[in-house]
Amino acid sequence: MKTNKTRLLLVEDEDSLGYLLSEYLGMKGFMVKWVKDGEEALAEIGQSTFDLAILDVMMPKMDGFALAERIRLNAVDLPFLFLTARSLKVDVLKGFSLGAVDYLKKPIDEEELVARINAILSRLVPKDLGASGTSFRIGRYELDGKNQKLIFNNDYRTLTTRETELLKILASNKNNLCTHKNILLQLWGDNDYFNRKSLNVFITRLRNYLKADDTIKIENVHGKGFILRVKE
Amino acid sequence: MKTNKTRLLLVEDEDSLGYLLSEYLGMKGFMVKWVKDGEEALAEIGQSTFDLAILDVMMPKMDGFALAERIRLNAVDLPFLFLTARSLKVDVLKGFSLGAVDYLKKPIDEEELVARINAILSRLVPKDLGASGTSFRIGRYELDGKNQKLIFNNDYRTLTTRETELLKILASNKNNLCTHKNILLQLWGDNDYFNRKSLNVFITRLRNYLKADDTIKIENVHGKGFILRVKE
DNA sequence: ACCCGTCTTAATCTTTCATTAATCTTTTTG
DNA sequence: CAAAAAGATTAATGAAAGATTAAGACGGGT
Repeated sequence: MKTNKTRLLLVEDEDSLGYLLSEYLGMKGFMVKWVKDGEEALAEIGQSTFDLAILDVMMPKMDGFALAERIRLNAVDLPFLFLTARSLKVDVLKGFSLGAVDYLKKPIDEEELVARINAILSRLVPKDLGASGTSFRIGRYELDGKNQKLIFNNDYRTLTTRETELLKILASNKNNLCTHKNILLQLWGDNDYFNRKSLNVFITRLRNYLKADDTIKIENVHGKGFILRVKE
Repeated sequence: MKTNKTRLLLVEDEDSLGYLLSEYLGMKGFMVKWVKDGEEALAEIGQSTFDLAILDVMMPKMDGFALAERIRLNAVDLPFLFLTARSLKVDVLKGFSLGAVDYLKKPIDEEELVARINAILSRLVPKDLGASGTSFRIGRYELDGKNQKLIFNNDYRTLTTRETELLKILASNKNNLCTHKNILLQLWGDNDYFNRKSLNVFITRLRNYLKADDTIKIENVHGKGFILRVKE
């Protein structure tokens, strides 16, 4: 269920800081999802939409910078800011060059963090309720979720609502299986024989729309679901 | 005539820092106007338009905070950021509560400043407002919102209030979806079956008025709303 | 009271889109 | 390898949304 609260994604491996911030931000009226590494973060981004991501730079497995790059690929217009103990100038510049909207040095003052988050959000284009606009890069295509446009080579095609929603699900789980069940529950809220048939029709249509770039395809996993595969 | 350079207003009483920054920013391709106090700053704002103001907090006569308040009164949507040696938490919060887009603590690193300026500018809501704030360019047409005139080729047509308001909404969200709901709430304050029908009638009328330029059109997104599309 | 310009309502026609159906192809499994 | 299940593809259908045109209502100004 959607609320009109601002949704924040906090990616912080340290337990103490992560807990402190998620509690504090929650108390300040934000909806906070706290995850502890980049993989989880990407999974979350695939599943739901956020207004802003807060990324720790120093993390095991995938650092904040690498994560930011992946975010740019998956959810083109999700703004993000960095938290870091590393205040080396070169890092600050790298952060901004990746498209960060802010770069905060630890120790973090929670009140200042809230002030900065609000400053950032107030500068964002006000989003229509319900139509939270996320864009996705899909090979040489770009999906403009807000305007329901599939852009290719300076040209575009307007998608229907269902087509858009389906492609958004696939694109946000790029190279990962989306089960029938999951898709059907998200799009139809139900999972029966007929919806399943309907899904097939939409898959065919999307394949058709996407055929100009042969580095991407929608694969079927028999009896399981679909994968939007993109060769990098 | 306007240039396409970003125009910065730097308000800094210290000679050495002011000189350093204005030189550096100028070198980086910005158009910089450096003034040394709030009075001068307000005079400049009255005379020309800026994209961003950079305010020192500690200044004689009028401090940065007071200046920011005056700026909000004069040029409502001029974004500003603070430079300051005072990094007291209460000051930082005050800065943001005044509407600052950023708050930088001295010593300033010039490269970081540039990175932050660019981050801010890239996140600004692109406003298609003309000089007056009520004038819009729509392909080869021009909408004079104040006088409710739609100008084309030295000729014009007077629009009704509703027509003007609707076209203003569409024009200020050029190439972006305006949902039914949004439009209806803005124009009718309500969203029911009949208003929706009424909206269709106005859309038809606007399409008719705008048909002389085929690089623009009002697109429908089924079940969602309308987009004023302008080919570049 | 009566225009006149403006907005709303109504009536009618057109288009769009999700669904269903029908048919063909591929994959799995015994 | 053959039958059954799952998937792919194309086309048909009907309901809802949108477009268009015309007629009615409303309100300010003279």
